[in-house]
Amino acid sequence: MKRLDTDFFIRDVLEVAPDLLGKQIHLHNGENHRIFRINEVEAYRGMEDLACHASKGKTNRTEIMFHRGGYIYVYLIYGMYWMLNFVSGPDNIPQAVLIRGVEEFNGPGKLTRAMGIDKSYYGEDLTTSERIWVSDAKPVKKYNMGSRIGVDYAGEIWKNKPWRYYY
DNA sequence: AGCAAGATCGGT
DNA sequence: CCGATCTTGCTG
Repeated sequence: MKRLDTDFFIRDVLEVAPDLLGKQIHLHNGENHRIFRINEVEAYRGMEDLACHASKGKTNRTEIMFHRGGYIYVYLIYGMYWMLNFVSGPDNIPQAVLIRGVEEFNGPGKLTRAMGIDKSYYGEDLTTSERIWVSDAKPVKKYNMGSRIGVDYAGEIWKNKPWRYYY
């Protein structure tokens, strides 16, 4: 169970996102060690992608997306739900993969609640962290693609990109 | 300082 | 379809 390293995450988000399907998120909190297999993700790609938070430029919240892949981007939505994202791509190309589902829980807000993900994970480095990382696994050959959920505000071009991957 | 919007979810 | 709930970023 090899930990995914920076070489995995610094690739383009359209490669990283589907490659994350089937990979396992490890959570190590004290004596508890839990593992969740990713089964649904979405890609958010650069400043031109109007669905991507980074399209509004670099702010306190989006700053982490401008780093090289491997960091965690966490934010609160609707005052209630933490969204878990993995930064991808090289420095200064803001990209992230939203973790939408794992086998035990469907829905990005439900899985973070179950996993105990909150603001304290913002900026955590998946390639070195002691409490969260992702391990390699056989690629999922057959998966589905579709438009991203909840991004109607992004306009026709971007809301219709088939950048949601699931199996 | 005030305000509008939001990568959701669960209940009508 | 609608409300909950609160941080963020923009405007003044």
